[in-house]
Amino acid sequence: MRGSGRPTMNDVAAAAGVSLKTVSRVINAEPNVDPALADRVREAIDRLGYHRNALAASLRSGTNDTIGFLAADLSNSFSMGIAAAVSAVASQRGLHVLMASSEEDPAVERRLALDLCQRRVGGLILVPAATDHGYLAPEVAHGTPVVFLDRPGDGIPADTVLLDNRGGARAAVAELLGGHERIGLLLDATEIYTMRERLAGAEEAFAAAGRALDPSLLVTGIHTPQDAAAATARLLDGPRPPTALFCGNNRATVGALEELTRRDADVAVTGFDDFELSWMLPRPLRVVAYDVAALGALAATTLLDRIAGDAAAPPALHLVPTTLVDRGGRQRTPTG
Amino acid sequence: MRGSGRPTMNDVAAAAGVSLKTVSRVINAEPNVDPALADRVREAIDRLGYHRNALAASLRSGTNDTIGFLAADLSNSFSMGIAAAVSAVASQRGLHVLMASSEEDPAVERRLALDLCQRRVGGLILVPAATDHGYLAPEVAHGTPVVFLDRPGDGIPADTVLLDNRGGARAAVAELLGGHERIGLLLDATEIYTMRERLAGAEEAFAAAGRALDPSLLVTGIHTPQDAAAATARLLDGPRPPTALFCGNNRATVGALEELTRRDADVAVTGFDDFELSWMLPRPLRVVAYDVAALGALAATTLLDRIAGDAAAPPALHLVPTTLVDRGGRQRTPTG
DNA sequence: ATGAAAGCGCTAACAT
DNA sequence: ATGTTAGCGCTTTCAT
Repeated sequence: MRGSGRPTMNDVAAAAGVSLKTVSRVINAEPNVDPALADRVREAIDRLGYHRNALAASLRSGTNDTIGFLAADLSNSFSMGIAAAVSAVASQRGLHVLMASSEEDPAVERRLALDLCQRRVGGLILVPAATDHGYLAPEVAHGTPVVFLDRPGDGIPADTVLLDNRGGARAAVAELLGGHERIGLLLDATEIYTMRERLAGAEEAFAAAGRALDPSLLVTGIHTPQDAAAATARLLDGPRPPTALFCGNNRATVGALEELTRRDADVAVTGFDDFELSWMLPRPLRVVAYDVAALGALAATTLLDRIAGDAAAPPALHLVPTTLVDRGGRQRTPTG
Repeated sequence: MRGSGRPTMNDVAAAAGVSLKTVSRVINAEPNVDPALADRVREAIDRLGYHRNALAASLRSGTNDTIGFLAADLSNSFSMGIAAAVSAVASQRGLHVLMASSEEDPAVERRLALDLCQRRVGGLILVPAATDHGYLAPEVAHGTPVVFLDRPGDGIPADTVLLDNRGGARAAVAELLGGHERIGLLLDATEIYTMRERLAGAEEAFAAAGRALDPSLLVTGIHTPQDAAAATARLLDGPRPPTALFCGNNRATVGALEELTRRDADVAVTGFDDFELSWMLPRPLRVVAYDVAALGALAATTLLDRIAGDAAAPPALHLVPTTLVDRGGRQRTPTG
């Protein structure tokens, strides 16, 4: 798109009969301007409908007041909660946010990330879709810090903000191990970092209890609630039907609950991720919950601190804690 | 934040031993460059870790490849679905999106909208928090088109994309009128545009059926599920307990369902807005559903068409249709 | 207190 | 096929 004939500072200066610099002083509220001149300038500004070109200003001054947020998939509620928090923190500090979504495609991530850098974002919050981020090395070297969010990145020094996936899963499974002999596990593909961590946490819980995870009760590659419902049915109809299920994400939890409710089966369920209206569900369940907004806000403040501070300081790893929360079973109000 | 010493085109030109313009030609893939020189340039680019400054380029060329999206409240799932759709459309056309949230505050909206215009967005999608948008008149006059989304704006010529609030409510209430004598209405504050429209639609349905809405069964100002639950309890305990409820938004629906389930009351429920997992709820309900992504995509394409097309053409009003969908009652899978 | 000149990094318009 | 010059709209620097 082409720019149109907007008035410039020069136009305002001509209209007010003052120099360019005087207009600049008025716009930027610099001291030492004759009030009479300032009024004339303001009148001209209003009359012409002038406002300054922030891009030109930042080109000349070298300042930069935008950050980039590149989600893996903006359309899920997790990314959205994060985006809202990032936007809130940025807005509070007078910064703007360029948002984009890689759609979980490493090539798209790369293109968009470099695009954002070309637009001179002061820093980048990235939910990795790619596994190698070496392509960002020149950017980081030239002073555009990156913060990895939710999943670790690789190939560049960068602060990282992660959920305590392992600890959350460990606590959840440990709790189930207290009352159950046979525990089924429903996870998405273990190629996914968070799933590997959650499985590792579950294994830690088994090990700590001196027990072994039954491989026949472990189902991976569950993408949709339908997958989870089918897997649940299969486990229940199998030779060693579980009396408890640990679900690796909210889609798995929803699908498992659906099948269990259909059968009216007495199986305890604990799922990673809370979800909207989980407290409204008819049957009780536990969820590994966490504060999505806090996660986004932490990523944003980490980035802004890095921008303001020492670029060379060693990267930090922040783990956001999880809590085990009772849901469903018709509670009065949402909590946690 | 200050810019750091990134290499410029000049640096690349010096390093490759060519002129500035040759570097520009290579970067922009213009024809008529000696392959040998081009290789030298590319080598220098890699060695220096150069990339072009897109802001400087667009300042000079007058092009502009970003649009602004100003939500009223980025943190709700409605805004988020819209944001994702806007981002997808923009990305597909090679544009970037600056996102911000007014937090339903007219003053914040004004500040952020003007901020975005100063950053020379090519256009603005706005979910109005303010009622008067005259402050944007100079921007629109100078060629920055605005699209109002979800709520109408005022004071400037601008395309508008709305839900068919009135038609959706009318259809929902007409359906309830077919089988019910006493219908309760649970709405948020009627200061809110969408609530006024939905109430008007309900009234139209009553009028079309030759019946009158019972004012004692109309509750407004319902903000939270708790408000809705309390209002439901009050109506059921009143002299004319309704046998059906029409809820003006998903918060009202959730609260009403909570109270009805607690009492195990046989009351039909239809609510405006679908919500996550509505299909999982134990008791049947109907919802006035719509395609959030379509709403966002329509706003984005409307804006882009306006940017590409005739700025002076009369503003268009787009109504996005709604559908009445059965939910709850333990269906197999999500539909609609 | 005010202004003139230079220049941020790039592209456009014109040479050669 | 390559280079030179000017200038986008602003801030900076240095005069006055």
